[in-house]
Amino acid sequence: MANFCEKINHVDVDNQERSMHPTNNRQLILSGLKKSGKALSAYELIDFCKAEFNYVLHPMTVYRALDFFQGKQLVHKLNSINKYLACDYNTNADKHDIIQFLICKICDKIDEVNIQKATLDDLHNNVLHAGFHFAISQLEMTCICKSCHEKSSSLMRES
Amino acid sequence: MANFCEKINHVDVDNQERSMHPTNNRQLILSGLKKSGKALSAYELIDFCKAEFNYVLHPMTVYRALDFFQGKQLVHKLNSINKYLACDYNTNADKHDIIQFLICKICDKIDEVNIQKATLDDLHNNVLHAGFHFAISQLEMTCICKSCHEKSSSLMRES
DNA sequence: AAGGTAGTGTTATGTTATAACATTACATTA
DNA sequence: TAATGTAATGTTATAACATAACACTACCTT
Repeated sequence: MANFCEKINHVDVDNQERSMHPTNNRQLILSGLKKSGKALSAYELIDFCKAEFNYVLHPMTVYRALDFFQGKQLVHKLNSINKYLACDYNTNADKHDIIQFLICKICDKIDEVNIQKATLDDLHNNVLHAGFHFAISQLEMTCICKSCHEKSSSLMRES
Repeated sequence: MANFCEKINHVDVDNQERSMHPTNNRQLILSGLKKSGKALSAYELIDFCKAEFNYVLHPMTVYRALDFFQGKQLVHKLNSINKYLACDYNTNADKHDIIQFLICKICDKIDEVNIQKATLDDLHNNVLHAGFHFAISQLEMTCICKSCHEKSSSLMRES
């Protein structure tokens, strides 16, 4: 395979990503996911990278890179919608916290919020009480975002 | 298609299910899911019904029945593992409550617990605060059940 | 240079889910 | 009872999501 750095030199990649250099696929994949600004399925990410960087990725390549970044906590998988999200890793200081993901069921807009310690403790106690052990790093909640909610309300008024 | 009631007369189906009669497929599918005693994927349910009732179901048929029962709150979809669970509808008095599903990531054992009102309110406030609206009926938490936890601990001691 | 490890390429296939359209079953009422 | 409407089902095909398996390459270590 030709070194595709020639092909993506024009892409503005920040220094942090550049420093991970040798693995070009990974860099491209993470850049793409970040650049999309939203949660994408692996196949949507392939389409995005094709459109954005004119570079064709195989599914295996993408899944491998996504796994890698999930291990590094730079990507989250949203299980409930089978999509992946580049983690804004500066906003969540404590890696041991559980993030509450709000996922708009209409447009897939995502918001991340922190869960209060007391709330988390309550949930955790429920788990322990049932004889289970915590093995979770995120809580996904299906919601409707403000703009989709407004759209659907106005549709209802029209009809 | 022959009326397969002849074929499943031997299956003990409770009166409640019998009363939904005319839709034989649905009855069979819900019975199968209940009888399995666990969360199954649509295709696992097909396999189960083949083994248990010697009756072959097509994927479409199963997905349609599962949708139907989800609408009736008799089946829950566990999005994080893409499996379906027959709802033990007597245990959860208030349909407006959100159920906390504990899902063993090793063996897929499921436990359902109720969330305390205060905890739920906290989560809900987070959602409102972010400008989203609740559209969720369940919270899925990836856990490790007691027995799988013990197995993995003993494996670690051995090595 | 030999050997190890991590990463990639490639093909194939497994798994989960839905689209689309034809057909059937059955209740309603003309 | 025939016509009609509707809900359910059958059937084929395909979309969408994900991994297995194995060969090969790149690069580091000694």
